[in-house]
Amino acid sequence: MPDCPPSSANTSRQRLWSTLAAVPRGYVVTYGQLAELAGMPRQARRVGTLLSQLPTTTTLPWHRVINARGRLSFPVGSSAYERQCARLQAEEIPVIGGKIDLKRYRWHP
DNA sequence: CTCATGACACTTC
DNA sequence: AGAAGTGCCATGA
Repeated sequence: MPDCPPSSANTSRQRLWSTLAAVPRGYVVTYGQLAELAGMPRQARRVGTLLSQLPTTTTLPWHRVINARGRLSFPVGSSAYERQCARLQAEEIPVIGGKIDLKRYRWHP
């Protein structure tokens, strides 16, 4: 019996999803911050990798995750960039000059 | 096991 | 302010 599955990878993924789901509308978090909140400090890159595996049909607020510089981690002009940008502005998060004011919009749990 | 990759972060120049 | 180099760490070939 499969008792406790040794793959904690699944667990950390779940934690990431629930943590992400907790990010309130109108606010954003950075990859590193989200990683830490999800209990996997210094694994910002992993967060990005996991988000990239998210199905396009997800209801999770993936667009509220931006990098530590306050910018979207997609090449400017790409469709992904445009989608995220639109979603953010739809929740009144201004994206000025391609960047977001973390001072004002970063989520503080 | 080693090497390359990636929706990142941090320090320095 | 922006670019470049370095560090981190799980994953998959």
